[in-house]
Amino acid sequence: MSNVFESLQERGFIQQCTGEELVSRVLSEKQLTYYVGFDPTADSLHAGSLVPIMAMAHLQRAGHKPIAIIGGGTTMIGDPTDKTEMRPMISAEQIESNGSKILTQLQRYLTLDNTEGRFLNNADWLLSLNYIDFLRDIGKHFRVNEMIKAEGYRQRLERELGLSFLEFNYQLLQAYDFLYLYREYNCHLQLGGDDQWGNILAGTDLVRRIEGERVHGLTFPLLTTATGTKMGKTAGGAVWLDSEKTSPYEFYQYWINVDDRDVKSFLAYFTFLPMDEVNRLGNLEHDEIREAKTILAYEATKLAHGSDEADKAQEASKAAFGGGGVDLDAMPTTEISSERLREGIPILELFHEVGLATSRSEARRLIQQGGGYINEKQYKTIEVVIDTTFLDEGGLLLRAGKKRYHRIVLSD
RNA sequence: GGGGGUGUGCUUGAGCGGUCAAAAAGGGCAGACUGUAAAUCUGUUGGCUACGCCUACGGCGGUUCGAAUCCGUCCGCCCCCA
Repeated sequence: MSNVFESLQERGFIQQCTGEELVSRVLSEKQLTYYVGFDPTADSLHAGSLVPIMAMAHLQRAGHKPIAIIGGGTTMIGDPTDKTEMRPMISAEQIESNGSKILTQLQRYLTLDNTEGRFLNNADWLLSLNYIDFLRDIGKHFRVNEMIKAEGYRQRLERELGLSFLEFNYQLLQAYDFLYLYREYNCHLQLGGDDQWGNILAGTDLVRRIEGERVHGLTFPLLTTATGTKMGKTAGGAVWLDSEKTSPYEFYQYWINVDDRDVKSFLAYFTFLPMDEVNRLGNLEHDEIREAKTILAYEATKLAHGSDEADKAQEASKAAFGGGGVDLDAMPTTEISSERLREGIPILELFHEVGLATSRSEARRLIQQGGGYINEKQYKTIEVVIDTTFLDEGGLLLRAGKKRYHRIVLSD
């Protein structure tokens, strides 16, 4: 078994850890079972979730066994470390259905077949807990003075923001998860975002107190991009792994558009390229760095959507930005009846209808400000009416701004 | 349980009863410059059958010629005391 720990460290995955040497040694000596929790409040994972996912994948490739759990039980409480507001509560059915979609996505990166790896919902063991038993068996191991030192709670207390008793219990439940997984699946390691550090420690402490066994925890840095935004967010919202919510083309575009300064670390996090290759690519400068971005985008898309989709996304991108033609199947397309086109469609209506503008007013602004193109020709007046004379090779290519394309084909 | 505060457009956050579709900043979009990057500069940023009309300032009602601005009530959030 190669030394995964060093490899993870080299790639930047490790923020905090319960004893580097110990964890490193344990990971290189024997097969470990480890777990990461995922948030089931959305029906898809997003690019931000890729940090834990990639870390899990590295570990599994090194021979360790992953358990991915969705917090169906804990979600019903709300995590206080998410300081802004309580998480929305959602129904068990919703969690169940979100969970199955999340599982499908995880399976692109991990083997979760109940042998090599598992996928669990903590509602399965949390919901049946008995309050009195829980207080007696688990609650007695927690010191309130210890708990309130945790950053998440401390902030809430210091700023007198108020912290409900419910939220305050979150840590106990998460610690209990670890205990449960240790008992049932011999799980020895929990991974999570750095905001989870306190909760992870609560778990390792609990296992040590009750079972007398030393288990481990490890956190990832919370990534922000060079411009300070949260990793994996764009103007339009999150970059989802679900191809219905974020198409492979858009996914590819997200990665190829990352800030120069993020390229190197993103290659390390989100691809499996060997580190010397990552370093070589990451050190390219000026327009050469586009090569690195192309590889980043391709590799990340391949992992999320498979090589066929990655190929398509890449071709579409090259076509669109490489100079030549732009058309491709990857482009969103709308059918318009030839009859309608013959009668003519006002340009505002067309841009609005295909979704390049969310309202006619927006379409108007877009056009007037020079952001509207048909077949790569700019039209700045809103009186333009599109008819068959605009047809180019039997279709129309609309463009809003530099990067948003939409194709119109005729139907009869 | 008592007392106080607050609720504004994507977000934060101003807002004298009229001149408020609502300051300002951020964000977004578009243009220029570029490398499908960043930074910078410019324009724009509720909708529409568009020099006018409609919908908006937590909900409902009221006062007024006229309310985001005043009153009542309800709901939400927050703080202080218990």
